[in-house]
Amino acid sequence: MSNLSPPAPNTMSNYQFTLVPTPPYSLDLTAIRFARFKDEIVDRVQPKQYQRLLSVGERFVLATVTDGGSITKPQLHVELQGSRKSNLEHPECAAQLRHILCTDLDLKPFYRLARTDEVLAPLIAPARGLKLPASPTVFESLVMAVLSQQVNLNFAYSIKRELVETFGERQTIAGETYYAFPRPERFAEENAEDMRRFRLSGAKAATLVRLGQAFAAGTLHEEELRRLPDEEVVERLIQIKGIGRWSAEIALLRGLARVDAFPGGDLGVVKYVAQGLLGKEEKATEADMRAFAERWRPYRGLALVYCYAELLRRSSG
DNA sequence: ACCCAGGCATTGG
DNA sequence: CCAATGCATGGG
Repeated sequence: MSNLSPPAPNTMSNYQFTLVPTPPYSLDLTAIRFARFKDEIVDRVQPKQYQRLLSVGERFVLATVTDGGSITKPQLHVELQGSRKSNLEHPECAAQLRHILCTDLDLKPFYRLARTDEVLAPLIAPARGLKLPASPTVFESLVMAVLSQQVNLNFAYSIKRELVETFGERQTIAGETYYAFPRPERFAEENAEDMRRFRLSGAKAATLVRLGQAFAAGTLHEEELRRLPDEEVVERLIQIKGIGRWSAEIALLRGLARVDAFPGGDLGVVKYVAQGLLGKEEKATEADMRAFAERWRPYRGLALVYCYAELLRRSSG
């Protein structure tokens, strides 16, 4: 970003504070998942920095988070920029960032479990301080799950970009354009047949509209879901046609940051984790993986995150 | 042409 | 309860 940009117009306000994550914590390791696909325009990741345009009520606030500490003494510097308004929204922004960046999770009990686990033990040292990054909303994680069903992820994320550019609010700050993830209401008012122009199957297009309607109408409610135990969240989400067990468990993991969420039928689990880390010859079955993962309770999801981090390290050097 | 890619709903044994 | 099938598109 250029520092020659004109000063922000006086309709903008600016607010700064510090977030102190529970150590150990690494912003780079935790946020890297957001940068896995090129042209990501919602979650912006650079070394030691994370940026996102947050939805706060009816407004939008650009959050810029910079890692100014170390893994053992983490300190996140946060700058908020947005339309002038009372400071009431700052606690809400801080809460969202703490959720997205998973600052408050205590990794110690997980590391204690991992020390005595043959598979996990070697994965911890190279990923020390990696936590569980999350979408701000269950809605967003469900949309991404639907886009990711049965297609390669580059394709899914290219559709995400088109949806965000079409339906997401945007804001230009210091000459740079930032996009918020679309609100449920935007999908709710769309015609499912029209949505197919985004290279979606009829079923997926209709599911996106249903998701928008469910959250817009309150059939599904973010705060309510947040209070429910894992299995009840899954039960609630699979009531939506087009959301199966896999998508619901992905939402638990990526939307609610539940550390025990375990998408046992995930291709990445039954194939890549099974073959790459567990030494299985063939593609395992979902039942195999669920049985195996019992030893990782109550951190089955976090264990998966460390598995994926390892596989990513191997494939990208 | 064919198969696979971080599934799901539907149908038929 | 398990197996087979169509769905949309893109890359190998």
